[in-house]
Amino acid sequence: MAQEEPRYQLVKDFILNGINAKQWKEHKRVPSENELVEMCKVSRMTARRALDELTEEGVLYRVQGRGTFVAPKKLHSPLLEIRNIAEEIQNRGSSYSNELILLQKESCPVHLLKHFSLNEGDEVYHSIMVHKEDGKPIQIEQRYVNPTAVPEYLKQDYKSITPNVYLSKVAPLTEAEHEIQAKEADPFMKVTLKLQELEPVLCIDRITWSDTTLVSYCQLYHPASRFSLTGRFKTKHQLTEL
Amino acid sequence: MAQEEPRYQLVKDFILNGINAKQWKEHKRVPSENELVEMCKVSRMTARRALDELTEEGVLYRVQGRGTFVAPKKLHSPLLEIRNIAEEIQNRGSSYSNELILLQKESCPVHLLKHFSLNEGDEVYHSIMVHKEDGKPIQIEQRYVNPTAVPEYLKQDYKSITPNVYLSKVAPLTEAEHEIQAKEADPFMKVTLKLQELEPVLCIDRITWSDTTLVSYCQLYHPASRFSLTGRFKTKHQLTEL
DNA sequence: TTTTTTTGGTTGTATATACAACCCAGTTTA
DNA sequence: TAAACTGGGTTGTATATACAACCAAAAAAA
Repeated sequence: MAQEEPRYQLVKDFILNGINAKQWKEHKRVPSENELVEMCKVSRMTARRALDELTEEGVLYRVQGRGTFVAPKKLHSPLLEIRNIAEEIQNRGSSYSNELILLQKESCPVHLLKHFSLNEGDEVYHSIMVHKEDGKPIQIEQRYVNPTAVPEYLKQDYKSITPNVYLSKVAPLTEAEHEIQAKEADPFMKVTLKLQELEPVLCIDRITWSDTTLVSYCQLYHPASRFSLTGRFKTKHQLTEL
Repeated sequence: MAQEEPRYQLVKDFILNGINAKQWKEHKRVPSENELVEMCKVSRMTARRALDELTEEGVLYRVQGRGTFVAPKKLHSPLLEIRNIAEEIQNRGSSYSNELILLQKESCPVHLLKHFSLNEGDEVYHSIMVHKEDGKPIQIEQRYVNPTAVPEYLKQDYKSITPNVYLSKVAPLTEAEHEIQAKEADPFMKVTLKLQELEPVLCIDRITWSDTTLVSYCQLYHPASRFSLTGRFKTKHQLTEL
């Protein structure tokens, strides 16, 4: 069991523990590469790799000639955490429950045919679920699942394990694409989420891949004004053109 | 001028050129580390760094024991394109115009002090602008700019060139962070964007950096229901837990 | 034929070393 | 006093080397 961790990971953990234990606070210096060499008994390149990766992950920032410092805390893509909604809710001391509205096989909606690389009439799995915090509905989840990638999707019991937790087990996520909109609520949403008149919903569309196969297309609806759900993320791609 | 590029960057460019020139196509192998050592006359560690970074950037993927391969092409964060709103509007055949509401120096709002690493009373540049499509307002842009990074910000003529285009010239973007919300509209927005009663706005907060210096904090407001603005982006972080 | 072993190639981790680039504070010099 | 220099510490880049982990195909054995 317990795969032996590489040594740079141990150094990373060493730093992360120090940060969590408030030993090193925001904008304060963490041990230099050479200090880590002595403290952790590794070579400088290994210590460096640990610091490099933590920098890449946004935990640290480095200034040539001065040192390596704890970066101000950023929420780490809470947009992604939204998915683990059960955990999220429990973490803030509420009780999580859900209601399964629909779980069936049906022919793929035309607007998703190209996404799933299917032909008209081919079937996909479709589920609709309402997630609740202390009994109050806070999210509608509609999901279309690729039956080839997840043949057992319909046979699960989603009382205890949410669809995305199950999916992540059978088809480990390698990529996700999101689209965010504020939308008018349709009648179903209004009733289900107990929205006020004209209250919009914040809609997150998410497409997920496992390697190169598309696993699921998912829409999440939140009452926008009541919860003011926020998603934060970083980009670090080709920003040259902006 | 022309800062000499590090050698690992040359190797990265070598690979990227090969991909662009269709020399290596999707899922095809690129030269191995040892081959790059000979082809580019660098050490293996340098070649490795180039491949590692391109992998991190999503350009390549690696399989231990087999080789390094060209990753399938993905959409490149169109959310970012929203910024070039003038171009966006012209591209869909409409006419772009804008109205400058405010452009001044003022003391930094307290909630931004930590972002800009400033002390109470220090000054920042502040601008508010309305972007219009065929005369109809479609976006309010409020922006706070770091005067150290962009000292000439107040002296520009923003009729012809939008703030973000100007900023991208004087302080090339290296990183951006976004936060997205659906919000109630305040009276100014209601009037300016000609919103209906209770119509929400989609708000995009964006913080941009040039290297390690924060350049600007920007808020973009769109009438959500009328335009149903969408932003799409990719994540490629720790997706293992989902 | 089928299974097992070997072998060569590739990526992954780790170390030791060297020098460049840079920052800052203390020292020297004008 | 003020400017210029210096030195020590830090990060950034680069090389050479070694071995582990892994894969695929070839070779050997059953």
